[in-house]
Amino acid sequence: MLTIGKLSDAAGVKVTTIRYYEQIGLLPGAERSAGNQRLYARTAQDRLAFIRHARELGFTLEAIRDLLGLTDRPDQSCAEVDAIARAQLHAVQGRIARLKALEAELERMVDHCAGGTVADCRVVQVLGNHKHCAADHGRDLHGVSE
Amino acid sequence: MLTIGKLSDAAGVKVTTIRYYEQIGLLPGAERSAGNQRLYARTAQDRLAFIRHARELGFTLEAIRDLLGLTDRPDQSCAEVDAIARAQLHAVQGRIARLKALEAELERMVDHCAGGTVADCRVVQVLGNHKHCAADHGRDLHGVSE
DNA sequence: CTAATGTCTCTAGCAACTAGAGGTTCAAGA
DNA sequence: TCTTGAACCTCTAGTTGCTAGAGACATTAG
Repeated sequence: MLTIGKLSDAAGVKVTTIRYYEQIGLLPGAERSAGNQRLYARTAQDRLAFIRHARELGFTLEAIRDLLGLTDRPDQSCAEVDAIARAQLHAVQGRIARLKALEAELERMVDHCAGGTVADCRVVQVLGNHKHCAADHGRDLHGVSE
Repeated sequence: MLTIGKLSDAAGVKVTTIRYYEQIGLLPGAERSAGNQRLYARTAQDRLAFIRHARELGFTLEAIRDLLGLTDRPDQSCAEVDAIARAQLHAVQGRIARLKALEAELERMVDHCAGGTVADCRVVQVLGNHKHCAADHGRDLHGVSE
């Protein structure tokens, strides 16, 4: 049995984050010691590592919740798991594409800055006037964490 | 003079967002009509377009606040403006690099999924065991909006 | 004049945590 | 055994950049 601190070290997830995951139902409530402190079995470490890794790959907690639900029924077809992963891949690819457009425009802005005064600054001009702008940005909120 | 709704349409920024920008001090408080409704001059439209465009390029509101402060003093050197833009460029490039690593790993996962049961699913295996994973992900929070 | 639309303020909510207050429990050393 | 200090507990509030809703007032078209 691990205390929450040990589990935190073992899985590389902060103590507060573990409690948060429990609170939102991503981790089951832990056993408690006589003094009300959480005690975890090794399986908790695996589950937490799974969550952490999926977070690193940019899956939302909602997607992870679904994935965990699916891994709890290992006999099922993995089509759904696959679909979630593919959706995530597409999202990542979309974000890359948009970020590359932004990168190109930022580079253009920065490269054309002659180093004069703010009034003549290319960066300010581009930001202030959309006509100076080449890219047409799509719409998307929030990138991938960690 | 524009009402907030006209300004919203003109600048492509939602009414509630305009009020939010005023609240956090990004836009100055507007004039008011006899009935207490906000009235804006054309300059507000420019400022708002500037903010919107900078947001599209991924600048944080804090960075935009700095940029706006600098554009209010147009005689100064544009070195600071340049520095902010370059920092943003670097941030975007870093995010692209990390997303590409994620993309590669997601592709590997998805490509190796044989379509069997969840128990045998490559995706689940990779997520559950960090050793099956090639990339070493850096740490970073939050991508670029819109 | 009335009805519809626009606007006002204020509060609360979203993701995915993080930080802090104020108190309890545990493990180790004297 | 006592004491110190670290780790733990719960609860609340803060972060970013908005969005949504309630309930009330203003404006405008017909």
